[in-house]
Amino acid sequence: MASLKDIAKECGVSVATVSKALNDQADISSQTKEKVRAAAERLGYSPNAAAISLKTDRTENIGVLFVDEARSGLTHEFFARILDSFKRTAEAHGYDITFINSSSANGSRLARMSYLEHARYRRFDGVVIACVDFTDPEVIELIGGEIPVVTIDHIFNNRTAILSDNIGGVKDLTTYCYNKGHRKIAFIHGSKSTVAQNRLSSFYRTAEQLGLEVPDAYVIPSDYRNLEAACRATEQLLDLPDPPTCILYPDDYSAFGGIKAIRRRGLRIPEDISIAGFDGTPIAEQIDPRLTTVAQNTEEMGRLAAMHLIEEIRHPKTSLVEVITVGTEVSPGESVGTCRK
Amino acid sequence: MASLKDIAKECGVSVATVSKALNDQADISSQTKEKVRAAAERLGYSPNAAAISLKTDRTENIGVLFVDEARSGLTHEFFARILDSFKRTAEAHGYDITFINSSSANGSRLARMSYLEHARYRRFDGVVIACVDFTDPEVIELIGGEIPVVTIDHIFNNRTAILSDNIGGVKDLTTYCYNKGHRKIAFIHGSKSTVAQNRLSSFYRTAEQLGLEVPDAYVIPSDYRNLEAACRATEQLLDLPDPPTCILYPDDYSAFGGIKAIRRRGLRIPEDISIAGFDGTPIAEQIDPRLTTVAQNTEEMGRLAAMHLIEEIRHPKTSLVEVITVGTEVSPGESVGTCRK
DNA sequence: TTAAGTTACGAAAACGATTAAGTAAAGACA
DNA sequence: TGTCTTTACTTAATCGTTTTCGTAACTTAA
Repeated sequence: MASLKDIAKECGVSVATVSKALNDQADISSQTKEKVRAAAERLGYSPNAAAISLKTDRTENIGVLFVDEARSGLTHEFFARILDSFKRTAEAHGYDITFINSSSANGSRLARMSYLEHARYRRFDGVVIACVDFTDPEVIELIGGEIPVVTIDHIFNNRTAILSDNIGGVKDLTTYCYNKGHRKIAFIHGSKSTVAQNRLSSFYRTAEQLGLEVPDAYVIPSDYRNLEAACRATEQLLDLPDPPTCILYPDDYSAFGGIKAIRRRGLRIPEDISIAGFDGTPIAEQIDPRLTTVAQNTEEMGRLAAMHLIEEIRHPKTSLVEVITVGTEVSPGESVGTCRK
Repeated sequence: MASLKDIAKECGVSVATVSKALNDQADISSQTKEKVRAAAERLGYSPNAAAISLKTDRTENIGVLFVDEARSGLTHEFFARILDSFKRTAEAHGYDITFINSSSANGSRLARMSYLEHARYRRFDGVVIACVDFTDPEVIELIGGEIPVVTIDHIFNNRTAILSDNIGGVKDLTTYCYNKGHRKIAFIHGSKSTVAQNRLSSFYRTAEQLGLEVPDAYVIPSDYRNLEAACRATEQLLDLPDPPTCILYPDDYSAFGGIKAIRRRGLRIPEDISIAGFDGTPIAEQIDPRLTTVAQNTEEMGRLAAMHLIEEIRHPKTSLVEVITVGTEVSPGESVGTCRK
């Protein structure tokens, strides 16, 4: 592939002149610029990102760490949507996106590199982290490294974080159900993560504020995106002597499990029992009945994550470490009905 | 960040020795290797991918082109699953994954680069293409370039392609419905792409082989993943004087649109009418009734794409241009019932 | 003892760019 | 006329590696 040297030879000028001409610098005459550009075109010149980044110490490349359990996280609808938005924003600002991984590829260079080592090896200008186990030592090492980092849905010491307003979301949803007349609201929740903790706390707090009683049997730990578990939890709730009139699920996907369990009993939604999800996935609007859920603004989350990361990359001196909350909104749907009991 | 030079200084040896020591070459004594490795560790040395690739002319990086209409393709469940599998395979073999884009970021280096220019700029060792408009001149330029390419779900001149067996899938599905007693089968299909063409042809051919009559009114062009369109097409079919007993949809997502339209009329699935999707998305197994569909082996498609691309990268002389078909399988579900009419 | 072979390292070029500093030529000005 | 600017380049160093070709020092074999 043609290099600056080839163009220089072709035009009878120095490599420096070619470089400056192609970068449209002021101290090159327009005739020379034209001549150089023509030669570059003719020879099929392509700049070499490796050479440029070696010289400039910038790669214009952002590392992405998205790891679902045993998977890459791409098949996780919620995070895929955030990543999609992140990617579009980053690209609009001239950054490429490369995945970080700590594969133990045998023999290869990447073998046995930790996340941080990998990020350093590629000299990423910045890194975005989401959907990972934040207690993983490798993740902690990466966050503690010298590379600009933005985390999504998790707050870490001294790092900018983009959070969905889970607390407000649960509060609004619970209140919404309350206003529909429900007094027996059950809460099936994810576990382990901070997000799950916050949602649970918000549920309890809101219930308290509304003067709702929440029997322990109404609160069941489950998992995100685990349809089977949601199904079982739902059955458990329906079997109670005093079953709830409304069930809140950890996410829309889990709500499908609930629908399954409920229909199996011959109960109707929302006439006999109400349910609500969380996330606002497109499919939630399309099922019958339309799922009542909390829409998370994934578009905005991805965009803000990218904007803040780029800000930190470009202006490390003046950029602030911030915790940014992105608002959520109750999407009414039809699965929560008026309760008259 | 520490470089080989720093280690060399620290150890009192030459840069060449350090390089060879870290690469575990034969002509360095084990004492020296140990000394060098210790110093590297102490100084926090990290190899520089840019310098290595500049020197070796390999980046160990694969470009990915996945562009959905106006989006990046990440939110496209089917392709996300393929990409996920591709990524895991590539990483296991020491390759990183970077997205290709032709953003018109203002002012940045990537501004106004075509896909091929972008791929050259990053010096990708290879490229995988899926989910794009294959008539796009930029895509054609990329495929015609000098970089190893594997395409997914599309055959292009002289390039290895990984295809799902759409023809066999439609044939098997149609036959499955026929065996359930259905003689009036409607086919709502995607348009424009070769995949859509092949599926349609396969439907007609299979119908002919089975001796089925297919009125023109039973075949309705729609779009992939367009719930609204599927909904309308379904209503159109139900309004026919002689409506079908079974409707095949372009994908699982579209089938949701069908379910909606059918339920709105108070009809039951599969008692009153049967439906089937295509793809085999996880959600299809979870809805009620479980959707009859054609499962595409996304895991295998991604894996094969990666394996073949890597083979072509590593052994350009001996690698063959192949068209590889990945088998599909009818996933019975419950949405196609026995037809007694 | 000497020639040949082995071991362990170093020197230097090269990859493809950027950029600070230097310089020749032309024009401006007193 | 001589000096000062400006213009339009060139020189050369540098980024962090890899890799070829030397070359000492030591070993082995005859």
